[in-house]
Amino acid sequence: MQSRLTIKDIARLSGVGKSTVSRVLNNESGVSARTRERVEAVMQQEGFSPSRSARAMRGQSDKVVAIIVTRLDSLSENLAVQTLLPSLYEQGYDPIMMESQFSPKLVEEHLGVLRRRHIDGVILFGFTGINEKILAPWQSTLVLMARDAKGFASVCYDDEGAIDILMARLYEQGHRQISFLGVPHSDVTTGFRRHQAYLAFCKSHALTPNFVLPGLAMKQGYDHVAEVLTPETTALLCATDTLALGASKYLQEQQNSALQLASVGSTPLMKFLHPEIITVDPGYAEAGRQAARQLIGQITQTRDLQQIVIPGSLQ
Amino acid sequence: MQSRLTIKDIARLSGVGKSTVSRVLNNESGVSARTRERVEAVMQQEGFSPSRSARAMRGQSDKVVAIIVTRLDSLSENLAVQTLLPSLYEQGYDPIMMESQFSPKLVEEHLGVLRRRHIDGVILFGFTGINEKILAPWQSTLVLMARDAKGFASVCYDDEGAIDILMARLYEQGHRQISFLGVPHSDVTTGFRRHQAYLAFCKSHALTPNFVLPGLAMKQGYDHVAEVLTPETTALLCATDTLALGASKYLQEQQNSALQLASVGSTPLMKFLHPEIITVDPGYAEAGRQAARQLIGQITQTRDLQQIVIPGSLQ
DNA sequence: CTGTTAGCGCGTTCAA
DNA sequence: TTGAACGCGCTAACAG
Repeated sequence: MQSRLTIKDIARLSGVGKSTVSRVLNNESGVSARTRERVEAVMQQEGFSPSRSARAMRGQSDKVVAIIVTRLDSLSENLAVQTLLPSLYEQGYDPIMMESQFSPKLVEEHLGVLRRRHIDGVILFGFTGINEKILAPWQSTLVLMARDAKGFASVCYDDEGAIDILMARLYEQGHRQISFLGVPHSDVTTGFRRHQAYLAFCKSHALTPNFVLPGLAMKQGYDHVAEVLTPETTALLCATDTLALGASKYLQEQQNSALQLASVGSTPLMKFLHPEIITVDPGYAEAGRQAARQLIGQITQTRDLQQIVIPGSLQ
Repeated sequence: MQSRLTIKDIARLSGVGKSTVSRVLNNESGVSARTRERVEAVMQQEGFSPSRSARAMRGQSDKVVAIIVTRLDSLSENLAVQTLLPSLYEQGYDPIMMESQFSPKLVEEHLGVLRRRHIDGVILFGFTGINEKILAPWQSTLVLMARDAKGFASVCYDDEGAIDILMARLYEQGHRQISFLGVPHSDVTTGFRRHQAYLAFCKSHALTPNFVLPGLAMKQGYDHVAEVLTPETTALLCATDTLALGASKYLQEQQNSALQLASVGSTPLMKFLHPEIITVDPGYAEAGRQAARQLIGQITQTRDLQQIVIPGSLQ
């Protein structure tokens, strides 16, 4: 480009020394108001912006963080990232994006790239199968999303709370035969915790549980929903909106519109295609905000590792 | 972090001068095989990786590019980005992501940030309303996606071709009353071009056009599809998969399953929810690859501005 | 072929 | 309050 001005140029143009310009740049004290003003005017006028690489070299941080999502087209992660990005930019951090595709191996490769790149921090959307040993070197500069792990900062959704809210709502509407479509326990949060919460509610309200845990994919919801439908079933709770979408498709095909559906995850697509489904927003937006805050806090050493849980809300 | 080794250290450890290390690092000629091996061994062993900021300062490029998508949850853009990212990483470029939300103002702000950041290049997913004057400073380091503009490199989809393929298919299936659900002409590619191609096909095959151009949103497809349905209509062509999704929902609600739908855009979601819809894949993946190639080519001065058109393919 | 020297743009002493 | 000098890690120009 042409942006070849340096602090030296600014110094010359405003008739001061380079260090004074540096001081103004960093809002350091010890510069007379008059001088400061003059320098700032010149900088403004020349459209000066300091070289990132040069500052990075002197200091340590080049203010770049990475966001590793499982999939770019994950509806829920998108909602979190959507607030994450502005939050990071606000603080002068540039987020670079990577996709893990649910592959621990890819995560490892990505982290390798990031290490060589001397990145400042990582926000990692968790999934089943990640080896925590790989994450160990990042303990102090990593925020885990949608998952928690000992010794790591994390931002999680309130899995139990979300299920509770939905079950309570269904119960309140009079439903007593509520089936559950979920995810295997190998997935601790979306799988195990949500299922447990379902079972707990059933137990405390004397309901008979009826569930199946096929997996995360839409097609799995479609393929397996029939297994939990009895003639008495009046409601179906889905662990994720993706599963709900799959189940809905099946029910539509079966002309079954009597069943009340409910699911965790309140994405725009969901709300448009199936407004009749009762949903809980796990707080994706808030999760993004918190994650940014947490990560930057860690990087700047002003915040210790926290395990944050975002409360969900009925939509 | 701990990765505090510098080329000086490597030089000392392998008993050579720093410039030799530098030469090895950059694969420059003029280093004896033996020396090179020795240095490489030490680097390997110590897990050395050069400081990006330092190299960036010496050279010019810090090998960071930006990708500005309209929305993180755009299904089509996601598919392009999904191949874009690996292509960029492969060449050692780090992509930072931004979201324009279809707001020209936001694009302008983002470009401002990027200018101050001395970014190497930008991949911008185009939309209606972007002021080309704002883009002017980026002419040589910008690749426009899904849109073309004089003096800018671009990667476009073959709008006319895609519509042609779909229309030909429908025609071949015997359909003679084909309605069109599209986007206003203010959108040059998705709007104007696709509509024109529809009209052209109708004309050349003596079909009576019947269309409405509400917009890009799913809800607009839902709300306006009824306007182009006559008792004689046997097929409906949608300019985008999003519109098709909206239209499908309406048709489902009306219990109308006789109508054959077709649309541009073959996203996984679409294929799952409505496999019965005939689709053309505009070549999102290929577009991502090409865009990366084009941008890096421009940055490294080995490629001049090109307007690339990706051919679509019936799915 | 290889080591030495001189900066790149900036922050950080240290005198003035 | 300010400026001059030094060095960050690296590449480039110049010796040897």
